[in-house]
Amino acid sequence: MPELPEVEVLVRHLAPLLKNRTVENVLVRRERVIRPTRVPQLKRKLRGAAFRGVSRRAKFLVFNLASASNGKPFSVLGHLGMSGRMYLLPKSAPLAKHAAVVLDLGDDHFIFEDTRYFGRFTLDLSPLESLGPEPLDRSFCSDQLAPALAKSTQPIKVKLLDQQLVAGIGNIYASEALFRARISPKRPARKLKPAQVAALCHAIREVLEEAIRFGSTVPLNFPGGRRSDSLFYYGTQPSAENPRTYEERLLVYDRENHPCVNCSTPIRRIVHAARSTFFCPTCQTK
DNA sequence: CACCATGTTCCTTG
DNA sequence: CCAAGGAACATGGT
Repeated sequence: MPELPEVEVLVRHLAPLLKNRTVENVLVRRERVIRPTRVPQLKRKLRGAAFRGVSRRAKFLVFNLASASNGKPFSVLGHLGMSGRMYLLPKSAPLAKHAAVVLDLGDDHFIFEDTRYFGRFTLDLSPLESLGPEPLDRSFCSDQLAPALAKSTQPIKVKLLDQQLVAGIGNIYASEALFRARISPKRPARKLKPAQVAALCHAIREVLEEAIRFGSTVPLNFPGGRRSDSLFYYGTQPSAENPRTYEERLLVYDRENHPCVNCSTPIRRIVHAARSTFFCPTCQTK
């Protein structure tokens, strides 16, 4: 599920559902997802605590709660990893096979399910410290990227995945943003011209905003065990006002050999740092 | 069986 | 100290 737009859509979905709900109990079925927090510590902190809000930073979900003992605020940091999902279900529903953490909210369970267990649900907030700028902030512009790019010899596609450069872009939207900015993914970061850096910033913002806009039009109540056949858990059902599925909105990602929407040249796939990159060799020239 | 997968961190090498 | 590359993490789909 997990790049910035998917997390943003999930946060907007969860926030009203969790607000003012009290955690009655905590079940940790996979200790690795709460690390370095330990089970007793998490239970002590969460039992009786009430959700006050949910926000997002990069690909992280930040759950804000008020402690049961003294009402003091504290946060839990969530991350979906590669395969994480978070949702509420009535307590009567059977638990998914890979439900890693389950919060008893009274009538419902809040479930963090994660098949591959790369995700997190932890009291350790330190991963937030090293993140770069939020690409959707008003202040985000090429002034913030240019100095860092000027120092890097890495291909721009690889550099875009660096969460210290910009926080929240993943493998899908890196390819999509470069296509929209007509920049070759292979181009060394320091070789981008100022106009290209500006175009890239614009493309990043557009591609992320569009993904949020389309994702947010679709309901998000997905219990575990389904939809394993699609990239995302929303936007995959065509509707009257949105006849294209979400995946079809991706112009290059996972479209090797499909014709480019601009020029019909077959989209190519290359591998950078062990990850797939998709681009149009005609539109995205060096 | 082989290969691929939306992410992050750790280790090694230069 | 830093940049860069690759493996590791764990499971499932094709």
